[in-house]
Amino acid sequence: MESSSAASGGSTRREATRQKLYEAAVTLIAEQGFSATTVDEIAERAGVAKGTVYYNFASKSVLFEELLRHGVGLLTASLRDAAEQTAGRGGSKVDALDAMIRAGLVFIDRYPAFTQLYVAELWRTNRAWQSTLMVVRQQAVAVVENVLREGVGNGEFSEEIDVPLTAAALVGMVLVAALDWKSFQPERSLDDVHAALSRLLQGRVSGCR
Amino acid sequence: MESSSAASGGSTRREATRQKLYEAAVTLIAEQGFSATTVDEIAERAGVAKGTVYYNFASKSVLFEELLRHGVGLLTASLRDAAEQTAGRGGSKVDALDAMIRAGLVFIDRYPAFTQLYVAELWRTNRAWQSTLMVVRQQAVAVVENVLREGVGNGEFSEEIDVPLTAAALVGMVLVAALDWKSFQPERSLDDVHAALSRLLQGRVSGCR
DNA sequence: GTTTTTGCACTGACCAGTCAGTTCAAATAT
DNA sequence: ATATTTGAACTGACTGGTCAGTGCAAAAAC
Repeated sequence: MESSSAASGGSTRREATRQKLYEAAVTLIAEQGFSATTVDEIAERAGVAKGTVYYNFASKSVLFEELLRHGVGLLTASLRDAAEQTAGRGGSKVDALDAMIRAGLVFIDRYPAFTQLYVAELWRTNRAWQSTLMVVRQQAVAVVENVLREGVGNGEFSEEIDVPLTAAALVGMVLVAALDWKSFQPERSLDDVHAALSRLLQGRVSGCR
Repeated sequence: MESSSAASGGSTRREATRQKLYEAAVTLIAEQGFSATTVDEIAERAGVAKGTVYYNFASKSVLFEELLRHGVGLLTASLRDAAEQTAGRGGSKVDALDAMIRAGLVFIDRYPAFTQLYVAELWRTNRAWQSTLMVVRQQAVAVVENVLREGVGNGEFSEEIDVPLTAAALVGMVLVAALDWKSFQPERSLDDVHAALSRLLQGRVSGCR
């Protein structure tokens, strides 16, 4: 029941409509915020009737919550992938972090609107989907935390580092740098941005060479 | 006639009311977002009548814009201060960056709601106050960029670093780490958080000791 | 023939912004 | 001293518009 549908995800008609609605909603909400975006707008942008929105989702905020889950699912999968691939190739943990930075950048490059929206909603309190966001945030940050912990375990990283805080800081570094990239110098290449962040991660900015 | 009022700037009745409105608006908007916050709520929280809001500000969004300018003014002043003080004491540029990280943390510690709101609105497009935000963002980031550029100039930092991007990444690191601190482990001390970020900045996490 | 979509009219809550009227402290007059 | 006036600051009921969500019959799609 429910999902089934093969890997790439969009075979039933219903699924296709939902996808269109996600895409319409994500851009509009990223631009204007949740409350300022109307259901009529979302329907129009998706090219469907308003009734269809309510046939597919119980309410505006349910649509939004499912959108969040959907997007963060993609992100965590791609981070985990990056971490595991370097592990498989016997790379160090710094390599794993570096690969995750790249994966993060690739994700943001492909889904800038989602990222925007995620950042904007993450630290809000008193909102209906607050708990959804909590769970979803923890999933993503946990992937980074795990790599850090493993690095501390095998002696690659100092034992003094504060794992949760450092993970948050790393995520923030990538997030903000990438959003700035997309907003203010979109012509730059991903490699370029990746190189700059890589340097910062490896302390080649200050301290040591 | 009218203002006169002593130097420090908060003695007229009007000024006091505006201040109350800022404080009410900043928390509500941080929690709920701009559009989800009603003028009635702001007035109620500030303990004034709705009409008073419109007596003091032309509209809801003008109130918000002035709030933004006000807050970012405080932040840049405190960052600049931090940078200049270490310069005065002949400290290195890493010291200056470190001092700015601390200043950032102190600011966020004191005005968490403002920070929340700032992050949430910064990358939105198509909003009335978009241009205000641009200006205001540039002011803050420029302070960091200057220190980086000076560091490159005097050979302390590698010439290969990308100044605007690194500045953005540093700001992001502090911003996200601090918001996480306030949201998820508020009991930790500022020194603690500062130490963790300092370590990351100086590359003592990976790479070299 | 069942599922999904459409189109559209409707409701009721909510909300930004307005405005006629009130308050009160300081200025001026007596 | 006491009465009167002035005007900036404030009030809160009201208005006009917007929008989430509903209901449903007819049309497509499968």
